[in-house]
Amino acid sequence: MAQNKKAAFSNKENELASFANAISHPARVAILKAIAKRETCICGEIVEVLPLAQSTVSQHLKELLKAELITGTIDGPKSCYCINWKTFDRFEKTFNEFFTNTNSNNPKCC
Amino acid sequence: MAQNKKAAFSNKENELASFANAISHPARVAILKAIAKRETCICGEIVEVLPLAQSTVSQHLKELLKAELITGTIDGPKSCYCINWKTFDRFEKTFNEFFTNTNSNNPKCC
DNA sequence: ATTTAATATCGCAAATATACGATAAAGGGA
DNA sequence: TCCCTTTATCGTATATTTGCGATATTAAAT
Repeated sequence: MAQNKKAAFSNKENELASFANAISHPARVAILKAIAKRETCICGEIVEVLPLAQSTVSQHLKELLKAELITGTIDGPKSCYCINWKTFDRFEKTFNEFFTNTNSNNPKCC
Repeated sequence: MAQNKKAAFSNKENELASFANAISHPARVAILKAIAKRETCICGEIVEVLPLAQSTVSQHLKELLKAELITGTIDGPKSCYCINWKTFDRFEKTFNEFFTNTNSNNPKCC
């Protein structure tokens, strides 16, 4: 874009948009599901489950890290990714709030 | 991207990602809030509320139309946008399902 | 010490997204 | 009929995203 206008919006709006952005790609949804499903805190088996190259998956993991939706720790030559439940719960709250607020003053105009 | 890999993911994953994508920009969150807040089914007053040019707002409205999160009807020289509650409710369900599924088998590994 | 396996990062190409001004289109009012 | 208002679309510039292969890095294993 010519300029980035995000600063012109409220914190709430930016936070929701930024969370939404983190899961706005099916690969990242799939990664979160894959991690959440495991008993243990696994690493790059994720690559095997996804229809993407290793480097691409790594990039998506980086995005999720940036959004703090997952944590990553180095475990020998491997890496271990886990859901960051603290952020994840806040994420859920932010969404619920959005849905509740939008619905509450719902004029059902059309 | 070189290629679009979305076809390689499940419908569920794509639907969630696509919904998330619709609200992955603060302007679109703000637009949805603005429309939901009104008593009547208003149109381009949205432009006045947003810190963006009219043409840019129009583009964001188009995105929300594409996602079927709003409906648009021509009302004389004006346009009238409303929340598409049918899609919006499905949207909410999709998100809740995602949060529930992810949490249910939550090993809290880290 | 050398090899191997697992990952992250770099460099690149192509596609999308964001933003704006200018212009077009369409209806209402003078 | 001729303007004015409202809104969509076009053209364009720039930024970001997505994807991959190649390469670097790091630690375990031999």
